Amino acid sequence: MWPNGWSTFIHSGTKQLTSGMAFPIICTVDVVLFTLKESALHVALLRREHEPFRGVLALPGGYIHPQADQDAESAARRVLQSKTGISSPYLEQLGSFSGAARDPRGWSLSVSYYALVAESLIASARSEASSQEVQLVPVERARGLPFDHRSIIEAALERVRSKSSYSSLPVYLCGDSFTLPELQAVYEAVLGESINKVSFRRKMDELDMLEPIEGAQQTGKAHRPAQLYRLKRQYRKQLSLTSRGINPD
Amino acid sequence: MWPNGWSTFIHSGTKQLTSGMAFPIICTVDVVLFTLKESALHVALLRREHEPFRGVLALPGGYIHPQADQDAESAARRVLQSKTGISSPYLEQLGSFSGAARDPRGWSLSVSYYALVAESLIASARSEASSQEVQLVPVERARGLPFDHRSIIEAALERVRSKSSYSSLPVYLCGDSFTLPELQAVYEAVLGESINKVSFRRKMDELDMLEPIEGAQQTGKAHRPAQLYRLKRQYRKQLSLTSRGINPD
DNA sequence: TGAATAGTGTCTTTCAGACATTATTAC
DNA sequence: GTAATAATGTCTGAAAGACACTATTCA
Repeated sequence: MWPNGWSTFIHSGTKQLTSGMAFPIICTVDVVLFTLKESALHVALLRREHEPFRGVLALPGGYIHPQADQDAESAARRVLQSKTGISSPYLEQLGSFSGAARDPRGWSLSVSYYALVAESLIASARSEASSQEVQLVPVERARGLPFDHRSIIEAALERVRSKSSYSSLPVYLCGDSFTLPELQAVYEAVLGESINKVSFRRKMDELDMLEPIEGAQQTGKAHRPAQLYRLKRQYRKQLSLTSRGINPD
Repeated sequence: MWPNGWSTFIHSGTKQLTSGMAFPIICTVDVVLFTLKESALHVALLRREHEPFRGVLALPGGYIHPQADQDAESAARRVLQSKTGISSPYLEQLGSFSGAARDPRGWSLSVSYYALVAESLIASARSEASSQEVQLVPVERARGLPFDHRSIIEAALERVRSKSSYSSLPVYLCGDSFTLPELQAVYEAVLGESINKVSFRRKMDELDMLEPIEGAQQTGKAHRPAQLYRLKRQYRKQLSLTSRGINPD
């Protein structure tokens, strides 16, 4: 099954550790950071500081550091923090992308994550971070990226859309407080479809994760003011799921 | 942020490849292979041939071989085939499990997959495979496993259950032909809930992925014989999704 | 014929979408 | 008052679950 001479290598557990050095696997993490800007989903990209593809826009990513990182998720948080200055309240593993072809340096494995943050969080992080500025690019325009970063973005997009249809995921794209019409617009932007207002409110009510902020209303508009809401405390770091989904209008 | 002397290591892209050899990441694949035996979900386990945990039951797994494997999924297929003799028609990435603590040999990363096969496929594979015999253990009794294999199984179980509620996933646990009552029993075993017969048949009809086998009926029982079905050709290697899920009775 | 399960028809309940109505603000 | 949108009440249609009834086999 294998070319001659490989069988020992392949079937020996202990030899792998030594032989492995001759054929190292490049282990990295990449983060697809989504935010909503002008009612459209954007991804955060950075110009690469090193070869390969130096100077090209790419997903924030970096090597896993076994000495420093407890696990891959810690590595993703560290990379995101150090390269963009952002600590995302929501970060979830998307999956791993691997193979001999995806990186010119050799066989590589990227454990990829996706994050959702409010645009305000990015703006404030930018000024603090010592590194270069984060580029926010509309998802559909994030093309021509190095490696398989476009595939990773597409997988993340699919996951976010699918998860948004039956969970509270999109609230992470909002700030601390928001009105129901605003939140509905966020869901619509993510799902790319309009949602029935009554159904949407029924779902939000059923999810039971929002609480009105007493006495706080969005004012200044030439119409009835909207009640401001926030996530209930117990959901600040956690998703809430609906049993039957949030459907298009 | 990092212990002294690490910063160069951490921020240098090119140095990683060389320094990496001193702190190699152990890259493996593991497969959670599910089958249905006596109306209960079972996982396939094997006694480990090498240290650590030699002789202990564990998930089929092994090192990624950059020279031989095109990507991690190929590695998973190779490992599954070589260790159990099984080529699963359905194999999907579950996620990656990583960290300094999960393997006594050091910082490790397991890209994990799950597979669903009919029990008959395992039986026939057993006789062909030159390796040791696969142990089928009821999922709830697969405990005391090495590494974080129990967590991997639980994640796989959750995925299979969730996916079964809105897709044709469980048909991979059936043989080539089956009756609708049999298929319903499979869904019920996976989901752990009874399903309304009429609704179930409506769903299967809506999925439009089964075709009756002309003139073939399950006979020999003291009651009306049941029509035998098989997957339509176009679905043999592919899942079918329902819009609204398969719900408990 | 009776027991057992397959397969189907149909009523009821539940839930999502449509639509209308009231509420509240700025101007 | 008027325009604009928030918020809510209610009707309708679609889909799921409950239940009953018919069909077909073996003993």
